[in-house]
Amino acid sequence: MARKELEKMYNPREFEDRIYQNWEEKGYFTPQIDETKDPYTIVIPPPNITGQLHMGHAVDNTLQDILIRWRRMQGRPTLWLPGTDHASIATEAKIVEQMRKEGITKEQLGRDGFLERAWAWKEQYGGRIVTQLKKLGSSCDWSRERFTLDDGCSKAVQEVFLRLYNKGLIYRGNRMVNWCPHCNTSISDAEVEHETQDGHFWHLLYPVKETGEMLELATTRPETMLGDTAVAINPDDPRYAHLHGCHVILPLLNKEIPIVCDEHADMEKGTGVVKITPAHDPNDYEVGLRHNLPIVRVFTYDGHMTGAEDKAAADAIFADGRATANEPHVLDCGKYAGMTTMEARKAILKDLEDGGFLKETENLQHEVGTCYRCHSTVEPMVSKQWFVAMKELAEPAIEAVRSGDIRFIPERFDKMYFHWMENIRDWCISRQLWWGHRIPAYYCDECGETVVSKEAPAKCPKCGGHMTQDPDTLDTWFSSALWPFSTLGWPEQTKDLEYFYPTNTLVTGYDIITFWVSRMIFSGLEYMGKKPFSDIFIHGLVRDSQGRKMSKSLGNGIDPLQVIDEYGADALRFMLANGTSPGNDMRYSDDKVKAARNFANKLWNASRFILMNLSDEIEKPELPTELLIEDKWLLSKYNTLVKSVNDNLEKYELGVAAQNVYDFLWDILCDWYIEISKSRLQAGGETSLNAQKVLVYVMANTLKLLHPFMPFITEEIWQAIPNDCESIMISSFPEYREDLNFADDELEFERIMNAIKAIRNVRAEKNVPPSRKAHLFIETTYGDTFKKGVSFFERLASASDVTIGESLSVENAAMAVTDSAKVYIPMGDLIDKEKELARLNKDREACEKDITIISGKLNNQEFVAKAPEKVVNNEKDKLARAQDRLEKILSSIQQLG
RNA sequence: GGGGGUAUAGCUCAGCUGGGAGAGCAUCUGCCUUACAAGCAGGAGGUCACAGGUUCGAGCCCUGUUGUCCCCACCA
Repeated sequence: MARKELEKMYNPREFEDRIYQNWEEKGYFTPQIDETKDPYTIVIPPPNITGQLHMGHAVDNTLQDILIRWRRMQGRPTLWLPGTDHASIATEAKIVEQMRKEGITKEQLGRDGFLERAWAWKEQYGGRIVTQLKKLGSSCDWSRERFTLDDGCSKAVQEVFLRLYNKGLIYRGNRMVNWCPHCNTSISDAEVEHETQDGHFWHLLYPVKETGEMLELATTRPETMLGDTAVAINPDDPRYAHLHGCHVILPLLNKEIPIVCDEHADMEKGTGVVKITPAHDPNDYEVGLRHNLPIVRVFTYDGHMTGAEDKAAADAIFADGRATANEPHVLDCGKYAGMTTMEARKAILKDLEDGGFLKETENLQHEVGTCYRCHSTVEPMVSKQWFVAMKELAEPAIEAVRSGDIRFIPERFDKMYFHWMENIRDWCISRQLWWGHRIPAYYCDECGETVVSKEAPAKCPKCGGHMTQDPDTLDTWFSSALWPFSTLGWPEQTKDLEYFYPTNTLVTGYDIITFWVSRMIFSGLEYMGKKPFSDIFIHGLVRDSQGRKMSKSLGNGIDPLQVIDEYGADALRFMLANGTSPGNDMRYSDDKVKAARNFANKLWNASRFILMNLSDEIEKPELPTELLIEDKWLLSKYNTLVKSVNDNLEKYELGVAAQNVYDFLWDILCDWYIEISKSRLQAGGETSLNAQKVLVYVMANTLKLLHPFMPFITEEIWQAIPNDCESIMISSFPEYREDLNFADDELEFERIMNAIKAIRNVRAEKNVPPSRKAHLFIETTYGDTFKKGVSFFERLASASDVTIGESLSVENAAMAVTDSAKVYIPMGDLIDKEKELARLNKDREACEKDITIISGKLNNQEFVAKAPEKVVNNEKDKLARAQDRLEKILSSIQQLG
């Protein structure tokens, strides 16, 4: 193929989009199903259609793409299945907000009108995030793209609902749920966040009917007192033994309510007396059930105090016998009706105080439940909802992780998982929203019969009456729980499902383990009979440069698209992958992206250098038959790199793998080999050709190693250098080669390197510019080795000439000493005998200290007896070298003196 | 109240199963050595939070303390 020329400057904007488009056109992202091969599959955590690409998506998808590209290059049929989430609450809130600006309400549009609008919104904006994922280089199979609300996923949702209902694991009833008065819907326990807030503790006085005494109790929410249906004391509390069976008169309402004995009243806390509001507090609800207390609701679902109409509606339910177990009554709050709960709190406190029922007000910090979407304070409410009974489903899900069938990386996150699953309560799945999967339940208008079915029943099977579908939709996580198999075609038994399920790795942040990961696990086990994935690779959050969470309210979010525009997707990806470890948060900083971009630039220029020196004869990456010492050194280092990258990717240590490639490319290839190769390339002929072959071989293969991390630049360079595959992304990933392991040559070459470093060191100390060359005299017993390095000394150590001998003596020379050589650097005018002696003495001291430490170890009998032989030998080796070095330093000092 | 992370160079962080502390940035010195100044060479800078313990040997393992961040939890 015709080779591409590389532009002089690294300019990612020039090629990233073009390359992505080409990959997509060629169909590289779509795997070929091959029964003889082991597939590798990841399903994407579906981003919300409301979302814009943020740094969280950027890490998540970079990590997935790295794993996917690596496995694909290993030759496995690799599927990365993309898609988006309808995100019921978030999307509905966004659309309602948009409508509010136009002065339209949901009610005005009606359900169908609203949904029409929502779908239109989805068509317009839902694809935005997909385009953005492409900018990042994500090699998803877009031909299989799914949406949680598409036909297939909806069928899966219905199927699951039906199965669980028929199994008795989905039920409907009045229960205490978390209610968000802003979103106007119930939410699950997982969707409640706890915030510490400053509040008050109000001490109230309730008069006892029988004795006339005042019973003191404290509350943080006085507005609920209208719904009190009892006061609880501990049965063993001696202070109140005389009140058993008595009643209190509820202030303001002048209503008689019982004093009940219940364990919930803690004798140690406060006065030991608790007001009981079964409709608006989870604990009180339980107490109410135990004592068969009436449930009296005093809040409306949108956060106001109930009034006459609300009461009438509730009474009607009781009147026509539609009331089911735990059906709440509703109070007409009279003068407080219609107030918001906060307004009511003030008014009620005022009235209590006026009536002498408020004893004192105490300041208090307490935890308040808030909605994870809008951060409004959540009201606990008794309400009729649909639930999934969790206990039976949780057990196998716990076992799957405990047995190691599914594992978290890093492992510690299983603790979080176990804690959640072991203490799980029933999952409230109905939402009072329109955007989502409508609950497939129908109720008879006449007799109240419930039918759960995929198709709307024509009439009530019991009485023939008209049936109306439940207006509610399902929790958005209900559909995402099915994602690993609904996207592959379930409930149909598709080829994809058979081949790609279970998937291999799930990559996600620790913040949605409870929302999503745990639910996928029990869902997969329940419906598929197989785990949804084997490995859960957890990453941390990307924080801002000061370590703060990126958030809209702080305005400290970094837009990944801007970063890509400025530095390129490769730089962003490398920055996100490099220097991080699984599960740990990381900080974003421009400096880090710049460092990554500089690395790309380095690679770019190294490639240009190779191309500039390339003969036409080289058509593909192939090693020469004859290898020189530096070639063997480089190849041996490269080989070690290959092993390390594979091992670390296998362990999900992507940061370490990235760092390894970085170090090799920059330090080994660029700073040493390329510099060394220059003489050979200039010399021309066979030796030049061989150097070119080595360069091309190592560069091509290192590009492959880097490709998962930096897909674009590696492809661009790949197309320019001799290659053996039409695209690097479908080439084969390098494997460790035993025949490239040259341990002895590595050691030998390092003798030369050490001498060069020592010479540079001496020269730098004297500030000798490289332009000032010196004739080097190398005294060594490794003459053969050093003879191979003569040209290296000329190029890397500013040597004008090199003389090698076993015993040399040179006047007016600085001396650079290593364990294998003593180098005389004659620079008459620059030599200050005193300074030379001082430097050599400093070297001597350091060397002697080494020897003391090492021989101390070796003289320790226990060390020699108990430490592994390898370690002991290593110490002996180090000692020998330190002694060699010391000997040379001493003789140098002697020569000077 | 329960659980977990983290503490390493001035800053941001690596350091995988215990075998003489690393990178990037910043800083200092010298270099335009024709791939790269988004670069090259060299240097300085760390009792690896603190206190014990295990071990021949601890940044790494165990116990405790402190700082910091997070998760979970119905304390009225």
